[in-house]
Amino acid sequence: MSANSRLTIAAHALAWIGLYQRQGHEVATSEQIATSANTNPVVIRRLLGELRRAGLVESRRGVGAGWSLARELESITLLDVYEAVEPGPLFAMHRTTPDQGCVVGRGIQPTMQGIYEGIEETLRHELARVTLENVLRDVLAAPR
Amino acid sequence: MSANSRLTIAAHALAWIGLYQRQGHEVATSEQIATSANTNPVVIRRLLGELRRAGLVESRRGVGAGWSLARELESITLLDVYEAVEPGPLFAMHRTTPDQGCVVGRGIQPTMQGIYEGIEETLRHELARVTLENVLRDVLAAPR
DNA sequence: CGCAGTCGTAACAGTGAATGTTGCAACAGC
DNA sequence: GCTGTTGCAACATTCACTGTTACGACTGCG
Repeated sequence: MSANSRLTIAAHALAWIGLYQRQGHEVATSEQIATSANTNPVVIRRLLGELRRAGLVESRRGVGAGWSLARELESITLLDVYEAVEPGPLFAMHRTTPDQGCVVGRGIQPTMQGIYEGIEETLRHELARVTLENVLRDVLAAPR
Repeated sequence: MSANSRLTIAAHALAWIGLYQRQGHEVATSEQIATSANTNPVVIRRLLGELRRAGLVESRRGVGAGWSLARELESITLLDVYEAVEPGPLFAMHRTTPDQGCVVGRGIQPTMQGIYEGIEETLRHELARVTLENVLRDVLAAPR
């Protein structure tokens, strides 16, 4: 399928902010996070903007501006992040409506929709089991 | 995320061939399936070609040519179809390597990789629970 | 008050995958 | 040979994500 890396980058940013704050800093800038993630600051600002709308982070403007966590890492799960940055469903239906004069064409969409909903529910459950605290701890446990 | 419809179309095609064969026909043409799915026959041939490589269907050429199931619908699961038509992983890593001089940049990829692998394993398990026979039965159970 | 640093956001180019389309060679039964 | 269908290459189209530039908005500080 080759999906997008939005969830990965968002988790990276949150872990980075969390660690930075534990080192005594108040706010992190999109510039710093972009350097760590090796991407453009605007990409980070866009992603963090979505996380802010979801109530996961806060931003401050003006001099000494930047980003800070709105909730503890322990209370943020990958599901929170996933829902904040991934809008659509995992699997898509036909791009055009199937032939409604055909039995299969008529019934296939409700059928697949039902199956997909169940699968996405399972996916959400799995994502909810991992907190950003888990992620950061695992990151810091890496060799060296 | 807005994924692709390959799995949906592939399931549609298999269900269509299965039903058609139960109605007494030997083979189904990509033209017929494309009409039901409201798409181009070449799109169907490409998808069915991947399913053939996975051993799920067979094709016959020449006059009276077309496609037939290589296995019973009962023995084909959505996981078989998924693996045949979806190449890549569900979630992607960073497009460019994160800053290896940063603790988070160094540890984030192995961490996320591990999490994603567990989730994909769960996804596979869910897909394996649904057979194409289940799909066809549900399609035919639709009202009208 | 003006300066400086950072966010907020629009606008646009670049990239890549899936999809749609056309065309034609290969094949096989009649 | 004729016909119908697959197999496959080549290309256009679409669409989302990513990357980049630009600039206004905001705010603390001197």
